[in-house]
Amino acid sequence: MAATILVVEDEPAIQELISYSLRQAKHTVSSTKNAEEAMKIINDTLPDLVLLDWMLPGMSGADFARMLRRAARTKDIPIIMLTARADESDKVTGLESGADDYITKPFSPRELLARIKAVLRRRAPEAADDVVEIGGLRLDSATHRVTANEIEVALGPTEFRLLHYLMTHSERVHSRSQLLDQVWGDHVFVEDRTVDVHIRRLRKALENVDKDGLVQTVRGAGYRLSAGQAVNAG
Amino acid sequence: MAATILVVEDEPAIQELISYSLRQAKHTVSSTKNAEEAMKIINDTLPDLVLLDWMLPGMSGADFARMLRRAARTKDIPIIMLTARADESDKVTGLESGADDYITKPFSPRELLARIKAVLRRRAPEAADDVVEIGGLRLDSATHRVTANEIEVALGPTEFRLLHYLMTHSERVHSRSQLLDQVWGDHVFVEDRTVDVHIRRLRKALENVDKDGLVQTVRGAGYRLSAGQAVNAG
DNA sequence: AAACAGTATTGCGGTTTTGTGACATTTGCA
DNA sequence: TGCAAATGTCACAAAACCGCAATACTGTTT
Repeated sequence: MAATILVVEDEPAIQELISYSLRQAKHTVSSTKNAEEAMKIINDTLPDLVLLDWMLPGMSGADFARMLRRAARTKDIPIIMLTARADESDKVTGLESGADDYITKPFSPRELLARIKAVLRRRAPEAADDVVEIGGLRLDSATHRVTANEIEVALGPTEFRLLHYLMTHSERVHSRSQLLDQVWGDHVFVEDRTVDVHIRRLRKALENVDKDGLVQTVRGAGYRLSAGQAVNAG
Repeated sequence: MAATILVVEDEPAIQELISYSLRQAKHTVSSTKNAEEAMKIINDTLPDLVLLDWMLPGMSGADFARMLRRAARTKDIPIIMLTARADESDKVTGLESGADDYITKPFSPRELLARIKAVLRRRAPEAADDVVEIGGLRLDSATHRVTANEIEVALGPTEFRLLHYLMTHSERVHSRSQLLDQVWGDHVFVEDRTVDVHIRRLRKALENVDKDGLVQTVRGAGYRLSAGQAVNAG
């Protein structure tokens, strides 16, 4: 599943527990105690999900959530609120402020992970822990393996992410910029043409199992991964 | 990418640098030193994006941003804040005031351009996934594919755009100049006759799936895409 | 039927977009 | 510290695409 998760929680014990659980589940975790610092982190790189304590020193969790929802860049980040109170009115305010889900302390790591998975699945198909199979090519994000006819394909990290994204969003054309946003991250400054090079590396790796035809170029538009062979009526 | 960008920055040196970089990148730049004047310019013509210094004489950048967000006419203009301080509290206020992104001085022209690009891209809703189908011909803009009876038709970028336009405005005659405006772009210096050539290429590609009859010539008027037969009243 | 005006076709030079291999750095790790 | 894998850029080659103009058609008008 491997997502990047930002935890904003001021109680050290809970912070610790959460971070540990998340890391166990192979997530990448960054954490802070307050909204201000969280903003700084987010400004640098966008996480896949934010775990947000309801009660925070300084700016409250609800306000922070609202703020994230307001800014264009952050408005689509999934947010899960953590709260100590099982008070109904909090729940309402929490969801109203734009949270995707809500979890009441005390909670089990198991429950937390389940909710995270659910939210991620809803928001970003490629972050969920799945096995994708298209055109005889199989990618298992849990074991981090790509195979075709039982033969394993060796891929570098970037090529893996690229293929993963393409497979979870197949049949659709993605421009180079879109791929950069989605695969590299939105605040990474890399040339558009770099995508070409990685597409090339990906294709080269797929040649070994005769699946390089899946990655198609759409001139003037970008790239597409498709099981349907590019039929040239002509 | 060529966008119209308004730069609001009071330091002449930085102003200069920014304007130069933006012009290099083919953007149209207008600039002022303060919010009041910026407002005047915006009243006149709406820019595609505003680069806004955080510290301004008179009305502050944050206040100006909030103001832009409040007015209906300007509330969707993307805003990127410029700030000298890497102070988190600024960051918070900056984003809270509704900026789309945030960049800290000193920054490289390269980074600035990248962020502008990212913001503009985020704003422009990627061409909606529309699927048009007429007379057995199917065009899917998300996958960038044209098919008839499951057979794919290979088209170049221009032919694709041309067909897309005709399909989304079918049963209507379009003069060559209209097509040039709509498909090629507003003021592109291209001969009317060139349309003929692309119509020809389009028809040729459609011949392979026996759909070339859809593209009809209306003598003295232009072209039309229609599912109905070209009737010979005789 | 001849002159005309509008349209179809085609070949071609020049551009733009992609593909590819090489190279310099960076990163992680032994 | 030194090595190997991974990455981003570049420069050049290859391919696809564009627009134009010259030429061949077609239907209209006189």
